[in-house]
Amino acid sequence: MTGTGGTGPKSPRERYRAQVRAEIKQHAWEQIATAGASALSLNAIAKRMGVSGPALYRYYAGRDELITELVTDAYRSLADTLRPAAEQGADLAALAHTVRAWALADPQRYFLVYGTPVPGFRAPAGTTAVSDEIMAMLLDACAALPAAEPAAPFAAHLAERRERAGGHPAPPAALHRALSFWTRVHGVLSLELAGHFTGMGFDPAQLFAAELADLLSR
Amino acid sequence: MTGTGGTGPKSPRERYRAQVRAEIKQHAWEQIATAGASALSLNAIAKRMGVSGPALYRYYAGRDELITELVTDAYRSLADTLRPAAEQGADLAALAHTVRAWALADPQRYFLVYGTPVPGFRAPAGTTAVSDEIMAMLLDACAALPAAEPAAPFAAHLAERRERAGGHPAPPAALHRALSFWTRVHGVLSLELAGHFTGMGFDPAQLFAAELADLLSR
DNA sequence: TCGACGCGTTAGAGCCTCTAACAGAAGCAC
DNA sequence: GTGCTTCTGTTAGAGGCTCTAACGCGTCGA
Repeated sequence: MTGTGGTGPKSPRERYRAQVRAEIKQHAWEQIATAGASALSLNAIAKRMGVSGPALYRYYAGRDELITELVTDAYRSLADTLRPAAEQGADLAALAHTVRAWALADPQRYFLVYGTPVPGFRAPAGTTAVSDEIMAMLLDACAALPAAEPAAPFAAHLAERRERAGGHPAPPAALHRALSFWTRVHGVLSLELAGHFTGMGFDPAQLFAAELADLLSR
Repeated sequence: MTGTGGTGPKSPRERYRAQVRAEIKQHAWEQIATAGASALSLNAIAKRMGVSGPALYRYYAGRDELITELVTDAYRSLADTLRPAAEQGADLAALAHTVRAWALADPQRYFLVYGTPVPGFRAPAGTTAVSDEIMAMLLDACAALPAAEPAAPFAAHLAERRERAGGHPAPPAALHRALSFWTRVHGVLSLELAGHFTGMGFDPAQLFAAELADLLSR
């Protein structure tokens, strides 16, 4: 699942600690997948692990820290899923289907990243780097396209603001395309995963494919 | 806010009861707007109303019933906001801006309808009628367009499935357009309200306008 | 006027998060 | 190997939440 990071475990205590933290997270994922993030309970996890409640506070400072780590893990998981495809020069269609497969594999993980935000609490610090990497992969795929777009008003707006904001090394037209791709993929996926298409008598995959085809035909 | 329904209050007790229920809901909306739906607490509302905890259980069977009513109210609020515009024959652009204004006025209300679903718990019974009305307004606006689309694969898919599913009285092309409109508007709005565009150095309103223009140019 | 109903109260069970104080085991230096 | 230190898990408990039960009391309606 998670690739071995740069920091290798050294002492046996750190080894054990990392293992217990991973076990806690695994139980947390199971709990989230079945009951949603709002129902996540450290106490319930402890009970399932055959350990008594406050023991988990040795490994996570609190419920918020655990959820925060789950969010960043979910973000990283998406980037890790996209990276191999992007490195092999996948086009936007392949990227779209990769995102969709990732979302369908665990809807609550998707919503952990792109779902309802809690007003106070956002952007777990390590997130922006991963977000930037995802955006960079999208931009690469967009820059590889013909891009015969005449200067649209939004592209002009992007060009105007680009100097002020953090540097995107892509032309405004590619950035526009990447943003449109992102919002449209999210639009279909979010409504599909939330069940807003159930009972409407069509296949969400077909709508997704149609949106993608329309997006690519521009 | 909520139009006077068909059932007028009769006895003074029912009058009082309806008033207290409305007051509870108002406090609930304030609490949700500032802390999100997951932080909604009947106890906190009671404290704010200067009343003791379990008193509120005379008016709502529990937290779930209150939230369910808030969800249906939010749904109805969107339909009520859209209806005047739709009745005056507003086009898709006007509808889109109406939806956006409604969403920006209270993001948490938007997420109550279109945000992260709780796995077990969905579709509060009176919701499908409101959802159908919203879809009908969209379909009317879409049917009024030129619609010179040649039979796309997704429209064919819709035509094929249409007989089996509940009757949509609109041609497949219009339904396709309505679905695309819905998903694209939601895609931009959801990401904007969740704050995924902050720090990217562009105006979300411009992206929304660009998406809308692209959608209408089809 | 008087009965019945509805309202708000407190008490309490059971869940949760999280802190504090304590006992035991494992690692590490010597 | 011995002993110190550090980390681990334990129980106790405070304070919050949802929700039920049992109890006075006021008000509505006949």
